Amino acid sequence: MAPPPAPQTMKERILQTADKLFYLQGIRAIGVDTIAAEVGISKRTLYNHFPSKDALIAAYLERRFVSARPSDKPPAEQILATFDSLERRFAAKDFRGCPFVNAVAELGPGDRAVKKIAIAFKESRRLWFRDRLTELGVAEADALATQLVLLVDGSIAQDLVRDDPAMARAAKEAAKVLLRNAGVDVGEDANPAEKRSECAPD
Amino acid sequence: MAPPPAPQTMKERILQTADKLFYLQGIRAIGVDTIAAEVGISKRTLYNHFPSKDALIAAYLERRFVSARPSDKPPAEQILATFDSLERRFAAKDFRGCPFVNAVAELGPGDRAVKKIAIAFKESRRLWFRDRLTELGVAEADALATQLVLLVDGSIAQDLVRDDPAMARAAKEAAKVLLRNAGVDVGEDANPAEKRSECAPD
DNA sequence: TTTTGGGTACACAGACCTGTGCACTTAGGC
DNA sequence: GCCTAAGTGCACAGGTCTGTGTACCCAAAA
Repeated sequence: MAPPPAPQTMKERILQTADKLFYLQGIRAIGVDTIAAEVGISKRTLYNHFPSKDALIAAYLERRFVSARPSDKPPAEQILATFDSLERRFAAKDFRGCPFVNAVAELGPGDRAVKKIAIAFKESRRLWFRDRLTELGVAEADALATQLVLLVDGSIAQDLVRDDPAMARAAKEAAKVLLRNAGVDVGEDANPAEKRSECAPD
Repeated sequence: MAPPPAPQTMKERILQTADKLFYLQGIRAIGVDTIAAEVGISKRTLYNHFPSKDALIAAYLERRFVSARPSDKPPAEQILATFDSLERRFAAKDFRGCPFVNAVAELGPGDRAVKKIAIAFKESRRLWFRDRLTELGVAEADALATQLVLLVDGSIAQDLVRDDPAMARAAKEAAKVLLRNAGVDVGEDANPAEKRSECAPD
């Protein structure tokens, strides 16, 4: 028996709507009345599921904190695929930066809870890179992982203000250079400058 | 006694206070009453100098848009010095990310004016890098300049959530690799690894 | 049938926000 | 002395926000 009339629990319906509105419009810009109206429920019901807006914000961010799915592709490909997926997300018109960075920027330095989960998220991404690099046998996996997340977050910030998916491609090219410099094989050399003269077929 | 109590014009005093509060606490988090109280003037006076809060926000961002001062140091040094100055700013406890990125994140996609000035700022920084790279004779100055701003913005975003000035150092190391890869001399090689085998395929 | 849990509708308190109106004061220039 | 400009103090309109209180409805379980 499939449950077609109630596809999700009430809590999940609220969270889905909150996610859409918080992320696209901003946490401070959206009131609980707006969320309740969009879900089609009364504000009282919303407060029966979440004790406060802060709790809803926390749940929103926790729901955004999804771990990367494991992949069986080679680690180097996985790393570079990150930037391809980033480019796809940039191209979507409902992309509006990193929800964690945005939340920290919006809620200010006072909100310890938000900052905590944002730090945890950023570190989890960094560790993902580091694990892939370790698999590749890179010596300075930790330092290089940090540099890669800089490229990720940099392209996200740039795309947020410029709406330019090419930022993801630029980040990918930079990542290739960093990886190659660390001894990782990342396929053909993307730098067609003067250092190659004989074995470069167009 | 000369004029120690009124060192600047009223408009400038308002802007200084607005800058401090907007930047540290967030634009949406600070009301005009708070700014007026902190300056020590009446709200009426504030509105006599700025027709609306939006105008004050615009003036705040425009005042933040200062061009980099010209320097007579070698271009490569100038580029790397950018990251040193970034690290110093990260270490200061009153650093809270890029005001332009924060404003775009806070005010949402609806605010065209804010987005416009943010784009102009980001592009001006990118062009500064590009000019230095052109001076260095780098072929792909444009693409490399984009990659460098990714490192800058990435380290800013990371420091915003992690409060870790080491992000600036990581960005600097990555920048060195990118520059060296483009043929720029950036001093001693920070990577003493095994890449010495120039013509030996593994 | 009765109870009970979840949802609704709606009003409201209390706070904060932007922006305006108005009468008053104060200081400098003529 | 007089006039003007700038600022003050304060109230207030009209809006939004979070969060609560209350009375009601309805369906399913006991």
